[in-house]
Amino acid sequence: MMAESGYHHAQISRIARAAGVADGTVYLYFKNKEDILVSLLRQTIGQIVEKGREQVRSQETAEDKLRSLVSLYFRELGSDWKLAMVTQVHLRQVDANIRREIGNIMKPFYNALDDIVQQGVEEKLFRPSVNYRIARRMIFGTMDETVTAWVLSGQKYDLASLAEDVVDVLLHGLYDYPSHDLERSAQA
Amino acid sequence: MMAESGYHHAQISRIARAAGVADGTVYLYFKNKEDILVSLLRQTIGQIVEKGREQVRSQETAEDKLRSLVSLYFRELGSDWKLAMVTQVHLRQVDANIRREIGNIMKPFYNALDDIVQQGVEEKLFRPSVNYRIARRMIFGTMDETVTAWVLSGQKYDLASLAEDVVDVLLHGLYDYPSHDLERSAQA
Amino acid sequence: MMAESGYHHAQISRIARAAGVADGTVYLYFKNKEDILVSLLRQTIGQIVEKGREQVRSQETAEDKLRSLVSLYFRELGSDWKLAMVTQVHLRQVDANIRREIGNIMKPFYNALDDIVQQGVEEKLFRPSVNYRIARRMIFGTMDETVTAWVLSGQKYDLASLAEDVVDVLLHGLYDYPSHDLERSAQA
Amino acid sequence: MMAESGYHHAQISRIARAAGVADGTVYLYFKNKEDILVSLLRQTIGQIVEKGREQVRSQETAEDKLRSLVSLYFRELGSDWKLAMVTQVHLRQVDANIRREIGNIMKPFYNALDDIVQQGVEEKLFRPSVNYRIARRMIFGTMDETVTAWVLSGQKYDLASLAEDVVDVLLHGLYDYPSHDLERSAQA
DNA sequence: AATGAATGAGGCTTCATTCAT
DNA sequence: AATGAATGAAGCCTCATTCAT
Repeated sequence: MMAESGYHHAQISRIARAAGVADGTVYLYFKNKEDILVSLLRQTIGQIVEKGREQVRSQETAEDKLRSLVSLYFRELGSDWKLAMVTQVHLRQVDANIRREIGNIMKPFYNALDDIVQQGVEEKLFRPSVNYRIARRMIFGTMDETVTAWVLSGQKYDLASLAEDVVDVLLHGLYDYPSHDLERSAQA
Repeated sequence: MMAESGYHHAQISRIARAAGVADGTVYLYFKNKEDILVSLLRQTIGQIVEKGREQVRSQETAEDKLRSLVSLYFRELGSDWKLAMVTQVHLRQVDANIRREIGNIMKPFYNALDDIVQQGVEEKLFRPSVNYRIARRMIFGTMDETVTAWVLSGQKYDLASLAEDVVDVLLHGLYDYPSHDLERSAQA
Repeated sequence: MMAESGYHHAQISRIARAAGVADGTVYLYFKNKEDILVSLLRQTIGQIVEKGREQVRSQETAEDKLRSLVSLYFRELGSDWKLAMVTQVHLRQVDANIRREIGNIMKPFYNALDDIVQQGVEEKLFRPSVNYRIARRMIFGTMDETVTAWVLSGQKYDLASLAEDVVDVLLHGLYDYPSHDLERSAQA
Repeated sequence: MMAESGYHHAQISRIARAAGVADGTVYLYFKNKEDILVSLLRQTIGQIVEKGREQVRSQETAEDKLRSLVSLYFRELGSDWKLAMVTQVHLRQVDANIRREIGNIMKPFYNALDDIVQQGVEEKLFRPSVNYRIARRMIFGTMDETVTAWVLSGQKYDLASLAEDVVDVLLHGLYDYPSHDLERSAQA
């Protein structure tokens, strides 16, 4: 039996074609494949963090800041399918070395999330017992899963419009708190 | 031609060596690399779902069921680093066609999550307004991000022991609900 | 105007084809292109030096040793056109790093030449004023030029049969010494 | 696409930069890379042969003519490192077709060497039995090896100053002729 | 059933050459 | 005449897959 049909993700060729240039042209602007992906992510995350800082500054509460950041993230990726493909699909197809570098690039974004959580705790809006790292992973994991699902679905719906509901569930969790807790309070 | 050095494959060779068989032997049991990874995932998720069903059946509330499932997931992946590498790293390095297939495999797991959410809502433990799909993405996204972080960290800590805190934040969200809402209730 | 017709020296492909194997097969035995060429030269020169040592040991005078070594060199390369092509053509097409390595590989051969010259001087057969390095370069340069000319000619004649005449001119130089010097002696 | 880094060619770009012009400009004056190298060699060898003819004409004996030509060759290449790099390194990195052309270019130089040898024989200075072709290869091979060694050494010494010793060994060969032959004469 | 040497398609990258400015 | 960004053919190398043993 012959080989099924070869490879399916000619990366550089695909990226070049997506950019409307020849393969070699890519190397006028980037050192190598790693540089392409890392540069692209750095710039993307950098821009989102940058814009995020501004928008966040104009918000009072941690709640509004989170809403603002999630909304921005979904808007940015939701308006650029190719970019989303790169961050959600291509960037995952890289070796361990690059993943470490990706971790570094994401740090400012993670920090922004941590700051929001911390502020929320300080202003007594978020639970004081919350584990920052776990909270951050919930926030980012939920955003990431949402964007990936959107990308793999073929972008059949509007990503940005999900922000409100996503933030809602992140803030409230699954519990039907008020009644639940009031009941418990009542029992106490 | 005279031999001088060996040779090293990255993926199939590694998988074969891990299984203690020769490269070619793998193809007696699997159609191709995609089949290996997909079969592995199918079996893994299948087992977790299977075990999950039993454990879940022995739990009363949606809350306990969720706790049980997250705990199981972390325990299974946390005790098998190679498996976690496959699900969190190698399985992401595949093309869109396979990702669709992966989606199918994950469906029972997603369904289990959906069932739990639905039950929670029915027993008035979870908020009636919750968007099932978004809730499921929050749960799975958080679990996935947690496991990935653990894999990339080099498994420097015990994954299973995070289950409690993760479930806690999924259920309660970020809000400091009791005081927060009691205040609000008081204001009303 | 389009590119003239592409490249003309597909090296690895050519080497692989010459060896009757596929391109990838080469990499089962060699680390990379440099390793192929360097290994080949190392083995070739190594064998010649090895054989040379034996043959040289069975010769009394420096003159006979030189004759023996040149003869061996021409016989070895003259009987293997592909090998000669590699040493005289392909091995020159490499970057500075490899050339340094080539220098190291050739050292035993150069040393053998130096030893012969030194012995010749000691047994008062060769001129005491001879500069070893220059003598060695004359010997090797002449051999090299002879082999290269043979390779580029398309091996239209027998290389080995030139050894006698080449050694003769190396030993005697261009001068018609006896008459020349006898005249000079006479004049003195 | 946003620029970020420059780009570096190895050969044509290097040549162009060395000439102080842009890459494309080179193609206004030369047909292609082969044409550049061949033209450069043609001009270089042409000049050396030209100058050589003059200098040679002012010399009486074949011996002085050889000395003059070797000296000129070493002076020309020894005073222009880039040129020597081209003749000793870059020009060897070309395919068989070009090497034939290079052979044609070198012909006048080889002829000049042949003429000197022939004259030497005629004036009974050089041995009548000398094989012209082999003698020429010895002369050129020794010169070439000397220049190459100088180039690869990083030009750590003065090439021109080696001419005297090189010619000396070419003329006298390795034998300690006078004593050697006088002995032999005496024995006769 | 098992092996592993051999294969070759296709990935990344370089660089001689072109062409719009 | 000159430029240099863009091109794309072809180089090196990897690795999923095959097949003779």
